[in-house]
Amino acid sequence: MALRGGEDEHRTLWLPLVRRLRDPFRGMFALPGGPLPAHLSLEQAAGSTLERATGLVPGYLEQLYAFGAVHRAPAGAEGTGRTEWADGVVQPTERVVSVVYWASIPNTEIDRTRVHENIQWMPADDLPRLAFDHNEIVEYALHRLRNKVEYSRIAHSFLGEEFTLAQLREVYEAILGRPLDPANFRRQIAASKSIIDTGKRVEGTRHRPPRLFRYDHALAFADQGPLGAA
Amino acid sequence: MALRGGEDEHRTLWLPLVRRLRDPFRGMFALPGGPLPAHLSLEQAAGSTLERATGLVPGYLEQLYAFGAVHRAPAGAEGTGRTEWADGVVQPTERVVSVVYWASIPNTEIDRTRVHENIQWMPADDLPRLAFDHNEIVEYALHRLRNKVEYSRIAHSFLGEEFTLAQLREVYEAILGRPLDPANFRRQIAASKSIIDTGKRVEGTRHRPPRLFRYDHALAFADQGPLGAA
DNA sequence: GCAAAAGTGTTCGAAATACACCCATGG
DNA sequence: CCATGGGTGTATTTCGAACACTTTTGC
Repeated sequence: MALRGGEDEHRTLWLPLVRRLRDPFRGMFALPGGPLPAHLSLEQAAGSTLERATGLVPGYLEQLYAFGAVHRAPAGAEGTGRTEWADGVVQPTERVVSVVYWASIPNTEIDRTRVHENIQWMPADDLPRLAFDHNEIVEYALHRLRNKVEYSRIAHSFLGEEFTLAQLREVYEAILGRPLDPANFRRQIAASKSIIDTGKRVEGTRHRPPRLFRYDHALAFADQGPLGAA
Repeated sequence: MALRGGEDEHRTLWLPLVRRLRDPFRGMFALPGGPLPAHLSLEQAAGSTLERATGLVPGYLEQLYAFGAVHRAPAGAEGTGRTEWADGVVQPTERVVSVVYWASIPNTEIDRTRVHENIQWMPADDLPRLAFDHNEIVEYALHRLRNKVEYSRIAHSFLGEEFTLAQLREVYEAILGRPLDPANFRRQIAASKSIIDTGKRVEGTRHRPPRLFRYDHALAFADQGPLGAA
C-alpha cells in the first residue's frame, strides 16, 4: 500500500495490482503473489515477489495472515499439484494456502513502479472485484492498518527519510479517515520520541518554513511479529 | 494454553505438550501439530489436531502466525517430501511451513485432558528445550496474549460459562503477571459492558457471597482475524 | 465479634481534547 | 499589508491508579 492523491485532494490508500494472464480469473486484477522459493524465508519471498511483479521495494513488510479456506483457489490454479510425503503417501494438493504479507511503499518510491499495461495502482477503498479472495484480504489489511497505526510506528514507513510533521499527520489522517488537531498531534509525536529534528527546513512555501524530521531507527517498531527487528 | 495452579498459589499459564515418538527430536516435547487435511479449513484443522492429540476442546482459537524459516525442520521430518506442481515442475519440498493457532482451554475443560504418559502439562514460562522452533513459538504466543488481553476479551475464554469477578481478575493477573486493584477492575469491566449479571451468587464461602456473571456473547471478540466472528 | 473478600466512594494526577493565539514566510 | 500554515500556551475533560471505607457472609 501507498498513500496517493493529488496535491489538493485528500490522500488515500492505494494498491499496486497485477492483471492475471492465466485462468482462473484471467483478465481480472489480483494482489501480487507467487510461489515460495526453497531458499528464501517467507518475508524474503514476499519482498522479492513484490519487487519482481511491480518493481517496488517496500519501506515496511510484515506478515498479515495465512489464508487457507478449502476452495479459495479452483483445482488446476497455480499452487495446486501433487505431493509425495516423506512417509510415502501421495496426495493431490488442490488447496492453496497463501501466507500474505502487507507492505508499505514510501512516497519517494512510488515513481519507480514498473510501467506496464498490466500493472495498475487502484484506491484500496474502491476496488473492482479482484481474483480469488483478494478483496477480503485487502479488507483485512485495511482493518489491521487502521488498528495498528495508533499504537505502532507504521506511519513513518509511508514517507521518505525526511519529512515534516504535516506530512506525517497527513499519513495518520489518511489511514484513520479523520482530521487530527495539528497542535495535539505535534505534542503526541514529540512525547513518543520517535522522531528527531534534523535542523533542516523546507523552503519555498508560502508560509513559515516547516522543520524536517527523521525517524529514530534506534527504536523498533511495535509488534513486528515473532522475529522482533530481524 | 490454560490457567493452572493450586488453590493457594498464583495461577500461571500452562501448555499441554506431546512427547515426540519419531526423529528428529525423538523423546523431546513439542506443541501438538499435524498435517492439514484436504477437507478442513486451517482453523478446523487446528482444533481437530489439538483434540486428537490431547482430548481438549478449546474455548477460543485464533491464528497466531505462520512460521516458515528455511531450516526450521530437518529434511526427512514430517511435512517434507516431493511436490509435482500443476505446471509439471517437480521439486523436493524440504521446507515445513507451520500455520500456528493459539487456543485457550477453559478451566472446566482441563480435567478432560487425555491421560497418557506422552502428554504432559507444563508451565509456559518455564519450559524445557522443545522440538523444532517451538520455544520461540511459545514466546511469541505469550507476547501476543499479554498484549491482547488488555484490549480484547480473550480472558473470558479461560473460564467456564459463569464466573465471579474475582475469577476473571485472576485470569488477567496471571496473564499480565501483576496484581490488579479489585475496585478499579470491577469498574473497568462494568464500563466495557462485556459481562452480564446472572443474579446468582456463589454460596459457601467464608465471606460475602460474590455474584456470578456470564460473558455477553452478543458482542464479538476484538480482532478475531479476517473472518470476524466466523 | 472477627476475618475475609465483595462491593462503593473519593481523590489525585496524567493524558487526550479543544481552541485561542503568536510566528515566519511569500506574495 | 495579508493569507497561510507552522508552532506554542492553556483551560477542560476524561480516564486510570490509589486507597479509605462500607457490606455481607462463615466461623
